[in-house]
Amino acid sequence: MLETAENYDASKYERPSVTADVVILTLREQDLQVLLIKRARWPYDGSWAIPGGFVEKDESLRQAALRELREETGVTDVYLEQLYTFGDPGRDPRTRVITVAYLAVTSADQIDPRAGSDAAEARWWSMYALPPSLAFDHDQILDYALTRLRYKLEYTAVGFQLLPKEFTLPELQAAYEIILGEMLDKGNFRKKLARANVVEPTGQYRQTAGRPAELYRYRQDAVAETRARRLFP
Amino acid sequence: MLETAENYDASKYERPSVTADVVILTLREQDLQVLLIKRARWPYDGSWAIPGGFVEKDESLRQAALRELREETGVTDVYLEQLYTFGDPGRDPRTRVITVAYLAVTSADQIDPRAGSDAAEARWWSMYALPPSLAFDHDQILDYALTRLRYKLEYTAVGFQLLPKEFTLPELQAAYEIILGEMLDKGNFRKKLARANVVEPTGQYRQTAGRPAELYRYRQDAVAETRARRLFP
DNA sequence: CCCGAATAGTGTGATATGTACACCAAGGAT
DNA sequence: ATCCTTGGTGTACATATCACACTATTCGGG
Repeated sequence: MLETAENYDASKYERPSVTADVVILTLREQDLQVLLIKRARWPYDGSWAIPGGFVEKDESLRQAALRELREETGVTDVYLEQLYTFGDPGRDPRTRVITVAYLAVTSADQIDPRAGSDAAEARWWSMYALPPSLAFDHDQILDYALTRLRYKLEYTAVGFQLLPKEFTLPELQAAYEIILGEMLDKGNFRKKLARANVVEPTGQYRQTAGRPAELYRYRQDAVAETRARRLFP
Repeated sequence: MLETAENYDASKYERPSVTADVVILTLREQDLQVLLIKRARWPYDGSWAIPGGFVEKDESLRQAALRELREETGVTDVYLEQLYTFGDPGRDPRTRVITVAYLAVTSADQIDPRAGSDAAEARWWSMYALPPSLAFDHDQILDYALTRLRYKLEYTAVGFQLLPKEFTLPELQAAYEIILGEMLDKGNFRKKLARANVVEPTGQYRQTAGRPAELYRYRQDAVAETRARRLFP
């Protein structure tokens, strides 16, 4: 019998469960922080985990991620990209579960964390001081997310998603230093920024303990991404 | 009742079918080519598609990809990385199918294409002259693969996976030009290569229609990847 | 007023990298 | 010998990176 949409038997092949998990990163308290939820139910009840949930029948993977994001933060208008898909056979004690991990990047003033239906509570954690034992393989997912963000800093304007609409250059530099985990030379940072032509001054200043700092904003006409000019590692 | 491994009901949530598809890229006939199979059965019977298959119960996604790779090429010892996961609801007429796409990069002298159990035939196609209508959303997957390969050329040594163990510098340059789809200056190319310190001369030469060309090989102690020194796009 | 502290902002020199173009080297054929 | 084909090298200019030094602006205290 020829297969058609009417008589196709999907159970002929293994069908795992599929979740979309969202690593939500932001800058808060001079720190790069991720939103984690405390799981309320087995498996890993009481453990901290990346928010996520099963992909529904008629939604794309991205839509699933956005749904989870809205459930955990109340917003969806943030930078979101697919990270990686984790699918080792034993990663979830319930059954075979494949997780499509996403990375959301946002500024702290944009979101209001709340615990979704499957979580006891939600909390911000420093990416540099995570809970001792995360659920599932979520430590690997977080590691992957940080690596991806650092990598993306080099070529794209993603870093600006972590900042409010207006920021000073020392604030921008501090953000980069926090994410990269290293100190940057102020003069060189400013020079690279000027050369990139992705920010413009607002004309306003912010009071500081010393000299007032000029406020900048991300340029709407800035290039979002660039290509390198190298050919080898 | 508390959930445990014994009484967990996986059917509580939607369970899509999951496939691992492998984009196998190589350099043949002065061309960047991809191995495609002609589908033997519905859906898209008679259409060319990326080799792939359903992920089995006790294998990881990577193992599934390697199994498919071995089935289509006879080898598994090639460069393989996960590309992206495609999961739009209507992408497969059979049922809900999520595809974890992988990229395999290999030299042409390493593999022997054969049609797996679900294909009428296997054939190399130029990435620059693909069949008019590919199955599923495989045109998008191929597009993604080419973009990834080009991107990886800049920072990693992946390009060398496409070449035989020994190669001349004009051959290496031609490979880069084919992949990038642009001409490169020979002197500048050689200078960048020398600076990268990733190849070493073998001491042997290859006869050409003109001056003999020195043979090189990829250095085993070469760095596999590098970080840029940029901070903005 | 001056000074020091705190913070913001700028300049210089050495080195590395990118780009375009010109030229030299080594073989084969005539 | 010359010409063609292919391989290999050098130069000048522009741009980018890095380390370090220095200037600018506010505030508070003596």
